[in-house]
Amino acid sequence: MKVKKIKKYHQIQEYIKKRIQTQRYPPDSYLPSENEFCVQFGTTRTTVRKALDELLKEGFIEKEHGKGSKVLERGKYLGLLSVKGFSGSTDYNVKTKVTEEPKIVEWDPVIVFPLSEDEKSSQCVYFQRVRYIDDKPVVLENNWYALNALEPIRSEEFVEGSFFKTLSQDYLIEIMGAEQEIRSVAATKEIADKLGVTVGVPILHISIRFRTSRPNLNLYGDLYCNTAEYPIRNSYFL
Amino acid sequence: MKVKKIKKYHQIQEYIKKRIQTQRYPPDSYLPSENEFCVQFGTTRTTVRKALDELLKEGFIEKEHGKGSKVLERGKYLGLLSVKGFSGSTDYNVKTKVTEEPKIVEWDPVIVFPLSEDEKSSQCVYFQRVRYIDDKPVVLENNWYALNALEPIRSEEFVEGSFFKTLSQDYLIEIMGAEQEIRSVAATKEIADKLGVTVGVPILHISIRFRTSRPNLNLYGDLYCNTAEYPIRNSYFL
DNA sequence: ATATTTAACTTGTCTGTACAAATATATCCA
DNA sequence: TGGATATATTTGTACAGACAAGTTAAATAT
Repeated sequence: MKVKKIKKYHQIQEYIKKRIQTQRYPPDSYLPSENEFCVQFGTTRTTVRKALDELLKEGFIEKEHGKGSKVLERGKYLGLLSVKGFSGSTDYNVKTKVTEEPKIVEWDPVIVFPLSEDEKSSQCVYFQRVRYIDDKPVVLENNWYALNALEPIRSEEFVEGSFFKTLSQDYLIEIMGAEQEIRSVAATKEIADKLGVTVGVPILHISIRFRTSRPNLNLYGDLYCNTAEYPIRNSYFL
Repeated sequence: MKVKKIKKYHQIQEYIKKRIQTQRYPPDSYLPSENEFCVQFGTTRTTVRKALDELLKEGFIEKEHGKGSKVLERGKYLGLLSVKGFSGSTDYNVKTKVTEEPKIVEWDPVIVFPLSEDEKSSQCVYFQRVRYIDDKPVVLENNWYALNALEPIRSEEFVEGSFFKTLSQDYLIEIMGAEQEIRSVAATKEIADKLGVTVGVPILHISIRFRTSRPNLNLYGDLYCNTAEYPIRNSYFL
């Protein structure tokens, strides 16, 4: 019989994370001080700091020497195509239009990643969005996930129009990682129409599988980006 | 008068890092145990563990419960286009050919990132490489860096043919982070020739600025990838 | 009223200790 | 010889306390 050892720092970590996700510690606010957490959980600073360290690595907070730990806007920023890159950009006027409402369909063979048995045996939820920058369509995004892992979510329920924010705040599901495949392709008729370009122009094609904190739930994405005017940018630090 | 406080854990961290870079702790070997480091540096496990934690975050080691800390192959793996993705790939037969030997030239205007005053006032070192997979050219790569920050390095001196490995092992320079810009473009005549494709096919164009541990040294890259057969893959975990 | 100093509070570094959990090795028994 | 068992080693978690260093706000002096 395997008994899962409960780690104190992990409990504290999850407690704080949940309160951030549910906005009880809202973005830009400061968490209670380390000493306050010590009293609250009846532990020492070593353990509280370990928990905060984990949240730091996960991108939920940042620390300011002498001031405190500040809650960051989103749970995390992702590698290449940060979700934030679209929904959270302030430089440009970004809008998102849902062009296909979430609906139950069969799996699409364009998904390049192998599906698990669990996923194959389930139907899937599909929806399509187009991202506009300054009222010009720039990204066409298809998304899928297994119906047996997560109910369909109506686009009107999206928190601030963002699917990922909805997952985090309403379902407490976090993105744990992702795999991507990137290609350069020529625009097909459908893509050309939706992005307002001519057939054949070079388009950036990105296939993504997001891993989530819910064990059975993967999110699959298929993105077509017109990079002529707005290249995809990202940066990372080690 | 500002006195820089020497942090013990940072000293230990740099000591171990240097020995990894110079192969005195070779890849796949195990570091001395935490207790041995305690004796060596006259400190406690808390401090030694802090140092190892930093090296873990930097990607130099991995820890194995009950066994020890193992030295990893490369200092770090990078975001999108890991350098490792080319030099360290085992699935395919990857070869690199230097098509333009490192030479001193003026800065090329194709670099999309703004240069610092220091860099602008200096000449720069340029070289070009082509990556082959199974004897087919797949990636054309241009590189630049400021001459006043780093001497020209002859391609024959590259450690295992890798420029980045040379930086790490011979110059103790590490990549600290990078910014990238990605576009989909049509192949020009020059690119088409070098990659053995026809003019106009979609090509992945990536501009990179690498930040290094040497304050004045940035490495600039301009890559053209034929993704028709080999898409760019990457994954990340949070 | 303004500038300076002080005090209180925060996070950062470090010491020292103890036990748990995972791994590897040696020992003993069948 | 083979398999279980004990033992030593190594990393993981946690406790308790001390002082350093950065920030903020109150108290003080000019």
